[in-house]
Amino acid sequence: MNVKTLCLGSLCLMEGTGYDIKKLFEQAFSHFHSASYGSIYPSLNQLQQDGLIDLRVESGARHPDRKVYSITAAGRRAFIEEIVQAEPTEQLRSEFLVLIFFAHLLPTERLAELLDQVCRGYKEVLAYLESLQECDDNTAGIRFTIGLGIATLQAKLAFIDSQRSQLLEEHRAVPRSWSEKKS
Amino acid sequence: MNVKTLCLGSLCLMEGTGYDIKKLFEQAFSHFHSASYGSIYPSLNQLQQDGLIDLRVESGARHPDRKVYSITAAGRRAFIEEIVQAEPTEQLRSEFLVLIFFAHLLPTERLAELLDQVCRGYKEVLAYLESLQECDDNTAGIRFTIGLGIATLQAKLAFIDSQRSQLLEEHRAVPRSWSEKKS
DNA sequence: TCGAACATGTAAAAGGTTACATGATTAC
DNA sequence: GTAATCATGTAACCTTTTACATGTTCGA
Repeated sequence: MNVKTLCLGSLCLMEGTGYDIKKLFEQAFSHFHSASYGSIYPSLNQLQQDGLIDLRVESGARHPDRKVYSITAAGRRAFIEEIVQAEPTEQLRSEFLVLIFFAHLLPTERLAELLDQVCRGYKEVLAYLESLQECDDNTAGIRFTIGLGIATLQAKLAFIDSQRSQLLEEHRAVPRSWSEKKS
Repeated sequence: MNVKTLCLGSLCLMEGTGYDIKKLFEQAFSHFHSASYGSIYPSLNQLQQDGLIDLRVESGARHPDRKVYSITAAGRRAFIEEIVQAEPTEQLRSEFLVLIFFAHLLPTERLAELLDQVCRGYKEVLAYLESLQECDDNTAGIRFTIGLGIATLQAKLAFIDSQRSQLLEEHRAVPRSWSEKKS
């Protein structure tokens, strides 16, 4: 699933500008997909050329004229076709886990700092997802994605909390393999 | 963190061939990073040219001669430097959650199938991680990454299990918005 | 008045996957 | 004999990010 398809999906929910879609990626989609302007704007241009979305330009006092896109019948069909046949894949790319995997090459202080940093990040996202839960206009599907995000984060936080001191103790106990070859 | 750096890290653990490193990605790294031969082999060539790894060719009966790489002192220093300053970022790209987000555009049967498919996948990975836990030569860091993976998967499975029937019921109750514009 | 939010875009570079190409060895 | 595993590599393609470029409007 690429950014182009996600833009099409966004416009199935609401009409809006590239800027609006970027906000959707930063908010509702934030815990399972990201995208930059550099991929959103070209996607919208292509979708329009393909007749999958319509464009309405709002001129006015505003300067880079607002380009408001909306889904066409063909676009809606194309999006549904795409998601009906899509496989439910998942891919995590975690530098955090890479770092923990190679923890024996890090100083203990840095390891402790990493755990703290990650927990702070998780807690922020958790608070954010909890705030999203308040919205009344969420569909059942949206509530499910938020709930799964929350459950996952809570489990990660609980695990880290329960293992943190043991990891650090064992780490300290191993005679500094991280510096064994230092000059 | 790119594949090149991960290859360097792999060779901090053991010497080996590109093929060996690919297996590491499929096994130990599997739940937090992936890489194909098309990125591993060019990375190794570059690392060797940069003097960060050494090459020993094992000729013999075998035909594409085995190229066994090993880390150099400079390579080890470079890897440590890289991980000491790296930020513990994480990025999930989940088509599964995209699909659930747009569940109202799917037939109920497909939604049910998706949930089952994902759960089967999670259970497989879970069983695999549990098998990795048996190894005695895991460092504390490695055990931590496995444990975190297991805890996460268990939480996801528990969440899906607890919400599945409610999601499907609500989905069925909404008068098929997924087909409202169908010809 | 000053910073945040609104608003659009492009070009180059980075990073990676997929598909192709090849063939020996080993275990069943 | 035959399938899985071992083993290496390239080239084309795809997708996305990053950095640049520009300027307005609105609220504090």
